Amino acid sequence: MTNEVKESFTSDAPPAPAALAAKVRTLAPSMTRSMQRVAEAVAGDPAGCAALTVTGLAELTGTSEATVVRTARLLGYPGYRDLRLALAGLAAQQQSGRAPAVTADIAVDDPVADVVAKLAYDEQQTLADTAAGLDTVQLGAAVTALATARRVDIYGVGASGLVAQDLAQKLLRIGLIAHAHSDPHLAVTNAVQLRSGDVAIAITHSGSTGDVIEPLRVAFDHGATTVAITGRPDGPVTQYADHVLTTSTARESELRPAAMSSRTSQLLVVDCLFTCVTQRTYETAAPALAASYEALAHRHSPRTR
Amino acid sequence: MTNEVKESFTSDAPPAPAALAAKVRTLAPSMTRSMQRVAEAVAGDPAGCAALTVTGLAELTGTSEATVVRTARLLGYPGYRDLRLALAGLAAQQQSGRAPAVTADIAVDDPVADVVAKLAYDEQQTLADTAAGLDTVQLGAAVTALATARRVDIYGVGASGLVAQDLAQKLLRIGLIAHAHSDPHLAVTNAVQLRSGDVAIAITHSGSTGDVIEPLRVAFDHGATTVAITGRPDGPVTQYADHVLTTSTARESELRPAAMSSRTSQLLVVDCLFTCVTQRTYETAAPALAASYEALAHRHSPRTR
DNA sequence: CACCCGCCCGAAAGTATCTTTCAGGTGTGA
DNA sequence: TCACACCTGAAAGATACTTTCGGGCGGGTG
Repeated sequence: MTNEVKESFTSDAPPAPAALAAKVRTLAPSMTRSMQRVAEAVAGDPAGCAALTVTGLAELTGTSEATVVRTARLLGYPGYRDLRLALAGLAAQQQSGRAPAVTADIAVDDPVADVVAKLAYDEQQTLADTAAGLDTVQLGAAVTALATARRVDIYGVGASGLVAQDLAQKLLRIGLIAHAHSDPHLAVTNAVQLRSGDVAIAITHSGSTGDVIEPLRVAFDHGATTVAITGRPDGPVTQYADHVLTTSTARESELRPAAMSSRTSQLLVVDCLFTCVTQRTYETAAPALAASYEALAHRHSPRTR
Repeated sequence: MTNEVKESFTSDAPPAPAALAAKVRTLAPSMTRSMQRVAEAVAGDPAGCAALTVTGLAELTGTSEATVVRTARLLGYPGYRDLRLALAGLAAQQQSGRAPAVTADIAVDDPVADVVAKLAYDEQQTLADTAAGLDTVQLGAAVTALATARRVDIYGVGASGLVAQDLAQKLLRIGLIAHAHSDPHLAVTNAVQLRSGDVAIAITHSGSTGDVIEPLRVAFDHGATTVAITGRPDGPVTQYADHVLTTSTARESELRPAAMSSRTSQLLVVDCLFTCVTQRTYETAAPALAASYEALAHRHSPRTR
């Protein structure tokens, strides 16, 4: 997928974009010795030269400022200043060009910067996968149930427990009665209270976490609308789920536990649920959101700057 | 060859590469009106601005040269000259890169599928911004502190509280003694126990959440190594932080609360911390991870009915 | 071989651009 | 209302870039 610019490099074109190395080679024969040294340095290390001032580059190449400027002119720029800008652009381009190392697995001896890049890339990938795999019909159905729910109970343990709490926090903000349960016993005890018109949501990556399935089953048996957010749409949990929202499952490794990407995926689903419910109940949700925002403002110290 | 005195006027921030748009958003709140105008112009049209001189950009934004230089400084560059170079690089990058893929804000009447796509895209963007803006030196320092920590306390309230818990859960899994505090009183009471060799981490998007700053201050005063994960690197919280990890700030709107993207950003930072610490303490972390994984396996019901 | 001519080359003067200083103005809190 | 802090731009000051100009090197010629 290369899209090349059609700047002719032979004629007196406006500032050249990235075909600089080629231009240097083309024009080299018509250059004097000193100018060739400058051109060579520029073509060899664009990034390094971009950091240098005229004087710096002159010293580096053992020439004078005048020669540097002359070279810049010959290459088609109005002066050194513009050559330098082009150089910076070129450097940035070939900098971003080499980044395929990202796809590799995270190694024990990866430098910090690589870890950051790889993790970010992975989570981006997870998001894309999740969005692509999310069934909007199921999502819409879940949203409808939530929008009219009398009460919402959310079950999740471990890492999924945090996602459950996140969803509960959000739903509370728009005026819904939502509660997240991490304690399996309490969850079941509460599930008994649910009835038709209520919503129960189970969040489990494996789809087979008994502590989460059990309360969902109880809620299901009591007539509540049940939703499962899971990475295993064929897992046991879906038996008791009216609507199933599938999260993506990324490859994992020792330094990249499954909990990481499953959490990312679950959160996206949760955000989608929340946003859609907010849309659906906008009349009541908007003021509630504004109010909660306002209430929080006072918890921040006024000294901002 | 060049002997330049290194003026470290703030602390971190070597010239930023391409995380400029993100940086502008992050620092916008701490900018004055005029500087915001300049920053906006720069972020909006990097290529155009790269072609302008100080005077030109000052005229374009209706400000003065001094303000332009001040803005460049705030963005982390030694002066306008360097900002301009970075701008040229950025322009070249997004020229060769893909289309800007502008995303409209989420509307009240967007269909479900659109909401999913927009949210996914937004969170991906947030991840990219965060990764680009993350100071790997600060991150490395924080990792070093964590890897040798006797004890780790993590403070966070509200949405950030969940992130704090996530980090605590993860660190516990690799054998560290970590605890997340959501209760400000208990947090302070515990912070008193910290001393040199311990690590305290405060997570707050606004950077000015008193409930989180206070325990960090106490920990700081008692000699613990302190880390702040915040979207406002100039906020009050950083006063008591030995290391600051900056999360990105995405634009927000009514249907896209700040809590959403800040959480995504914070989680990436947390994942980076965790992964790097795991690397650093691989000898002890790997068996611990394996053990916790093993322990959880029994909580799943492989036998489906 | 010596001389002349052209042209490359760098030092230094000249100019544009960037940076700093400083005083006026504006909004904010008491 | 006043005082204060802080933003803001004009102008001076510093730096980086460009131009000029004369020396010097090489090649061709007598």
